[in-house]
Amino acid sequence: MEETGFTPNAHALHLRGKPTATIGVCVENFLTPTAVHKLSVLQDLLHAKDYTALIEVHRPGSSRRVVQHFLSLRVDGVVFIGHFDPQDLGPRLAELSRHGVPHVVVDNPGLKKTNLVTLDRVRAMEQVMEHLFGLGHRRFGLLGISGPFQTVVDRLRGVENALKRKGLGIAAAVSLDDRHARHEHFSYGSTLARAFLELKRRPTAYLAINDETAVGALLEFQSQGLRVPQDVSVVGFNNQNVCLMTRPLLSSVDQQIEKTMEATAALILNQAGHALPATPVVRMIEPNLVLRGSTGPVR
Amino acid sequence: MEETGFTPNAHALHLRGKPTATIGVCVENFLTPTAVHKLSVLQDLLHAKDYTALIEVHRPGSSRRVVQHFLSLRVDGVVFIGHFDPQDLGPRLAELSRHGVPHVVVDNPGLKKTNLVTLDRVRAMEQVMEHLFGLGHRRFGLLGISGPFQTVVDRLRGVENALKRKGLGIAAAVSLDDRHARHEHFSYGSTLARAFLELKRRPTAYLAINDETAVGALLEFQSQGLRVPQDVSVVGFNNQNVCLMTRPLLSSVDQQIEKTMEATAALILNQAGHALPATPVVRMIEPNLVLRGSTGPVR
DNA sequence: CTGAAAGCGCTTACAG
DNA sequence: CTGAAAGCGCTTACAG
Repeated sequence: MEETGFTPNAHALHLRGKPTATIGVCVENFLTPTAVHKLSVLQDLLHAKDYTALIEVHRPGSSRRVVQHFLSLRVDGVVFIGHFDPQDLGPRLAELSRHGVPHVVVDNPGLKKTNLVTLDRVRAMEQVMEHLFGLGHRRFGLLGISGPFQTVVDRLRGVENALKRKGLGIAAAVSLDDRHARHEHFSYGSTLARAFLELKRRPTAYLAINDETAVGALLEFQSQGLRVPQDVSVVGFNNQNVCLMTRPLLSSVDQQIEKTMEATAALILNQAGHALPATPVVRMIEPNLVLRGSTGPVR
Repeated sequence: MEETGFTPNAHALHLRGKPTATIGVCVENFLTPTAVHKLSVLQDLLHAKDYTALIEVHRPGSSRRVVQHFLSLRVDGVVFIGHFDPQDLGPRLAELSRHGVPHVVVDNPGLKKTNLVTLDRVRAMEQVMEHLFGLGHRRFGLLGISGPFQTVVDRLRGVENALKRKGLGIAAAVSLDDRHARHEHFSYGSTLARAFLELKRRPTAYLAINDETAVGALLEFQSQGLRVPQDVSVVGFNNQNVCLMTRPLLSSVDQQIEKTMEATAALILNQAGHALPATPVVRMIEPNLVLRGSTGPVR
């Protein structure tokens, strides 16, 4: 067999009745480092169970075709990773349900009646705010935390929850996002930092949409003569490598990608080959605030 | 059809004789930003021609299984992206040839008798050196450009070629790599920069293995009071987003990933469904040196 | 012009 | 215990 180089035809095997042992993975258009990390961890976990990941990058309007493709290949389950338009995703999930194909949505919170694994972003921001409250901060700058995504809505809610509990209004968290165009994260962070420097009553602590934006702001603050964390505190989000590129190192929220994808893999493989469950499973992942040197007591 | 939600079984179609319209893509273990970029562009190009990319991340020792999987799924071609051990890759390519499956190796130069698309790294370093010569530099520091990969060998050859042409010996390019352990790119760059600062006759221009290393070195130089580019020049490699994170912005070599993957897609789709060509195709991609502010005339 | 059969590559269950 | 047949889901070529 080895000698003759014979390789069985997987399509014939499947036609005969063997499951394809394939999980379709649809990942959002914009391949962010976090999305790539999730993808990579998931593929590892699926491989360990002798499953194949069929990866499709989602492009606007392509979701129907992607799901059709998954169905035509008779995948045993489908995982969606990242931001999707709910208007677009809903019908796709319904289609998968109709075909009895289990599916899990990762980090696209706010969906109903669907298996969901997602970072608890409300909790993440509450953690950050509580940490900053402990350092005496009472006035906050939000860097790029705005937009239509549910993930952003959740994060703003976390900020608001924390402020309320402390007896502060939402006005204590200032955003200048709407005044500036968002091109590339890093320079957007710099731009926003410059804008904040022009305010009379400037926030003492800054929370960024992601690490790149935080780094851009931090370096801009420093190049304008402010010291971090003595004069301003900065916190990123995602805990990427770029956090190690500044002095002081950037504190950031870790998404716990390994835990997220372990829950995802367990969920989809558990449901593969069985009837769809009546009540979908929702797993919230606890974030992990990684403190480095970029936050300190308010002066 | 639409109404009943019928979806043809792709396996049955293929068994019937229809090509799978699938290209297996094997990407190196370590998912670098450049590898991800290549992957993403390639998938786009294949999709545009109604092909599917079956992506497998290569793990040490898994290449046999990956290729078996591709063969069992009767892919129409295979693309390898990134660093692979030639001892490991050789037998795999032979196996694909035996099965008549076309294959292309991307950015793993030095292989014989195989379709190859690769950045001309010799040329890339010659370009950088010529630029630095023009600014008056005669003494160079190499940051992390060492190791067993053919890509690195090529880059060192480019440096050497340029030095020779200028009548200089290889001693004009100093490397301190062997004295320091390589953990994470960014801090490795910082460490090397500090080591160079202790030298009596310090190089005036630095060439890094990649952008992260260059950024680490540049920020370290600056925090030690040196001005960039007045006191030292720094050049990165890959032209990633991180180049925009320093002041001055980092000059870097662009790999021309779009061109590379266009050539790759054209090559593999051209050979799909035909007999393997007697003489393999080799396409060298011309690099593009992107000048920003991090290089300047020697003092 | 319509409809049943052959066959793609396999394995399992059955007949000899 | 060995070997031929049935059947998975399709399409194409052929018979009625």
